[in-house]
Amino acid sequence: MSLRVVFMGTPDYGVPSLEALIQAGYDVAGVFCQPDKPSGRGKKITFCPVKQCAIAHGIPVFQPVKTRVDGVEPLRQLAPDLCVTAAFGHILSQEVLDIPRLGTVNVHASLLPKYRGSAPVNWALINGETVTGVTTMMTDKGMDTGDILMQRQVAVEPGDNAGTLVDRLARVGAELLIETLRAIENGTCPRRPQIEAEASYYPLLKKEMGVMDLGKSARQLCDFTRGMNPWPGAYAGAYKVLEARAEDWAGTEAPGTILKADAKQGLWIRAGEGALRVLRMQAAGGKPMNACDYLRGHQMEVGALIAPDKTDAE
RNA sequence: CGCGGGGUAGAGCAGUUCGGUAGCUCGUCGGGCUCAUAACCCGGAGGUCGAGGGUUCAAGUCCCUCCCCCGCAA
Repeated sequence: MSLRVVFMGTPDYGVPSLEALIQAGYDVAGVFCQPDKPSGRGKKITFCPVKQCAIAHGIPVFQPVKTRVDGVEPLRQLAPDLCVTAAFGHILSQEVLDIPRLGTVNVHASLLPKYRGSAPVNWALINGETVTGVTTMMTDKGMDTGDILMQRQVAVEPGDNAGTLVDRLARVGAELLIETLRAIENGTCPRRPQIEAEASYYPLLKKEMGVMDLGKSARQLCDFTRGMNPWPGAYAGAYKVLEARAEDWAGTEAPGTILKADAKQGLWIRAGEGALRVLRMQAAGGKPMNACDYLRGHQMEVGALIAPDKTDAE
C-alpha cells in the first residue's frame, strides 16, 4: 500500500516533484500552494504552475493564506502519512509539521548546509560555484536546517542562468525525492544532521538587488548576470543585461564607461577589473535582443558612462 | 477595463506632429583597394509600411475595427 502524501509547492520548481510523486504511484491526497494573485499583463488571475499541474491530475488544491493558521485543519483532514515541500514559500509551524506521522520532506536546490534560504540557485551562480545540487531533508522549524537525507551533485554549465539551472535541479530533485521516499518506506533512508559550522544562508532576492555594481570585476558581473536572470534581472544603468562575457581590458577608464558600442563589436562596458562584454540585453520597454542588433538601431556614445539609470520609484 | 511601449527590406531603427517619389545603420550580392582585415571605396538586389474598412486627386502618415508582440507590476 502506497503512502498517502500531501504536496506543497508553488512555482515551476515544484512541478517535476509533484509529477514524479503521481507517476511513482503515491496517493497524492492534496496539493497546497499559495493563493492565486493577479499577475501577468492585464492583471489576470493566473494559477501557479503547481496548481495547474494538480488540477490537470484531478487532485484537490488548497490555498491557505498562512498554512500555520488556516492550513492546519485541511491538512489534518487529509491525514497524510507524509508531506513533501518544494519551494512552497510558507513557513510551517511545529503544529503543521506534527500532522504527517512520517514527517515532512523538503526538496532543496542546493547542497545543504550551504545555501540555505529561498534563492539558493541564484546565489550559487552569483558566487561563481561550478557545482551545486539538490538535497532532500526533513523539514524542521528552522530555515532549511533539518536533517539531510540524500543529496545529489549537479554541475553548473557555463551557459547556465538561474532559469536553466533551476530547471535542471528541479528534475534531479524529483528523482531524488522518489529515491528518498522509497528508502523511507523501506526503513533504509540515511539521515544526518547538518554541520552548522559549514552552513550558509542567503536571502530572498528583491527587484532592487538586480542593480549591478560596476566596480566589481567583469568576472563577478558575469556570474551576477547569470544568477539574476531571468528574475530579477541584472541592470547596468537603464539596461537589463541578459547575457555577458568577461573580457580583458587595460585602460584607465572609470567603471561604467562605455568602451565599445557598435554593431560589429557589440557593447563593452568597463568593470572594476576587465570589461563586461554584453551579448544579450534589453532596454526599458523593449524586447530582449543581441547587443549587436540593438546597436544597429540605437546610438550609444563611446566614452560616456552607461545610461542614465532612470531611477524612479519602487 | 491596472499603467505603458511597439509592429516600416534578412536584423535593429527613423519617418507619422503638419498626407505628396520609402530612408538610416548592419547584413547580403557584385566590383575595387590592401601584405592583410570585423578596415576603406564604388555599385546592386531586397519592402503587400501587422490585417481589414473609411476619408482623399493622393495615406506609412488622418478616422474606425481587429490581430500580434513586449515592458512595468506580481
